Amino acid sequence: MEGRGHVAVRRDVRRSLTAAALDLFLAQGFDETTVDQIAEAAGVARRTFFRHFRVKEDAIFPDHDAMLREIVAHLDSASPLVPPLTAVTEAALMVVDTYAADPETSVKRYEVTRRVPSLREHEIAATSRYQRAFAAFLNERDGLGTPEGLDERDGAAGQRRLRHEVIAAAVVTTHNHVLRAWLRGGGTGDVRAHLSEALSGILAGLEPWLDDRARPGDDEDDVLVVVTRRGTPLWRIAQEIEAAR
Amino acid sequence: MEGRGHVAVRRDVRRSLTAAALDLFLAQGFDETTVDQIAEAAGVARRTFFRHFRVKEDAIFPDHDAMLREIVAHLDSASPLVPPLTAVTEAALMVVDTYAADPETSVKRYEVTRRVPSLREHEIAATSRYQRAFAAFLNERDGLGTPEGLDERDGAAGQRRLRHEVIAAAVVTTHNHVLRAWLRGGGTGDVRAHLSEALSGILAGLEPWLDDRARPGDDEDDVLVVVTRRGTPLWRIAQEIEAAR
DNA sequence: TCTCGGGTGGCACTCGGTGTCTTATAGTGA
DNA sequence: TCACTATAAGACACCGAGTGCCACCCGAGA
Repeated sequence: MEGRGHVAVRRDVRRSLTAAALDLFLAQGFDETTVDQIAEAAGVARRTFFRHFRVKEDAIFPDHDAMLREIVAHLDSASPLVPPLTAVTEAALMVVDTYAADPETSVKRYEVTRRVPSLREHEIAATSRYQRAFAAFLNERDGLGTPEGLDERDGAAGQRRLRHEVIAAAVVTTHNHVLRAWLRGGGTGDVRAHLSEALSGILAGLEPWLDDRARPGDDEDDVLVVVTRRGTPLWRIAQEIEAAR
Repeated sequence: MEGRGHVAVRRDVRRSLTAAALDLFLAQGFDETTVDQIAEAAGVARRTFFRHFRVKEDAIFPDHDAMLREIVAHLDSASPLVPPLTAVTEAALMVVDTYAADPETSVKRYEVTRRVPSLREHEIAATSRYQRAFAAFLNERDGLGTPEGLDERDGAAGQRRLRHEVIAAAVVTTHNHVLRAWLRGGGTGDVRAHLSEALSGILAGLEPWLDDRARPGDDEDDVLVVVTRRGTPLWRIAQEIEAAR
């Protein structure tokens, strides 16, 4: 057991710092809370804070670095038999699971993050790294190496890369959407199930999109008949008419 | 003429600060460059730098705040006759146009941004604001108000919102993809055309998916039939339809 | 000439973040 | 039980980003 005690203590320090930071941020705001106060509340020295967190913002977030490494490891070790979108879905579920593991903290964190621009940016940056990892994985699975040969501007490979990036963005967007809804709801209910359902809905719709298809044509006549429902937005009717003539 | 001289000078100061910052960042790195050095190179006081830019990172970016305001204004003032995805496409083209307006600076900025995490995060945060604006616009166009009635978890409206967010993410992702390729290529060629083409490719595939299903109030059989002649101006048809419901 | 207002310079101050040295503590081998 | 070592933590000094405040300059009127 390689230093079990050490690690345990380290974890405790980190957790008490996180708890102290979260409470202080909630009570008196992010900018109004100094690192000194957090350290004091956690009973450690100021310098120790920065041994556990790179920047002040990191204090209240889950360990995105570690999570990202896990995600990448999961994707890299995924069997070539499992469809790429399934692997990515599993990865997204892994992420949401860490939030679900401690709903109360997650909700508190959400409350703070919602109000502090600096924290929002930090979170956005974190999720964008997941998105990057997903896109890279999809490219790899499609036989497109990461190097991205400097000038494939309009090539078919570029098109596929773009679509993979869009898929990755869709997955991350869906994850964030479901997660935010869960957090707004106070962290009650099965996020994992919700995300699983939402993702399969989105990806099932997107999968056929990977194969192009054309639009249906219409008969032509001198008179144009448009049948639509009341409540249909004008622009849609306009579009239909434009397409028909 | 409300202080023309003042504004002109102010613009000049800002531009010279940007130029100085970009050159210094390229020459000796972002972290290794102090605001003092930038200010000195631009021939102004350190304090003046922070009158033009909120943070050091802002110095080399285009004015995203102003651009975002323009985008929102464009979307808000878009005719109800133009399809939402077209309006969003136009907005994305507006953004890429500002980069295309000064390719050399854009490429330099890209070189720096690529290497400095702090700058990357800043840029990601900026683009995410565009994404937000796009999604909000699509929701509005679909009759979904911004308030987001606290618990629509699984409702059809929630599904619509999610899809709009995915579309917005797809647009921004495509924008970034095309822009990055252009920047990597040294800023040569017609980005606007590339983006326009890429977006129409992506959105043409995504549009049927967006309209697919999960449409609230879909089973109303309140049908509207419009009969008209080909060549009738759209606005007249629109008028007729509006009057009929 | 006086005044008013916006842009600027100068200055002091707080605080986030880092480098570095020292200290405490837990595990290891004799 | 006693050093020995590695790792975490404390103490301290330092840099630089960002802010508040006051004084200054200068063009536009009254």
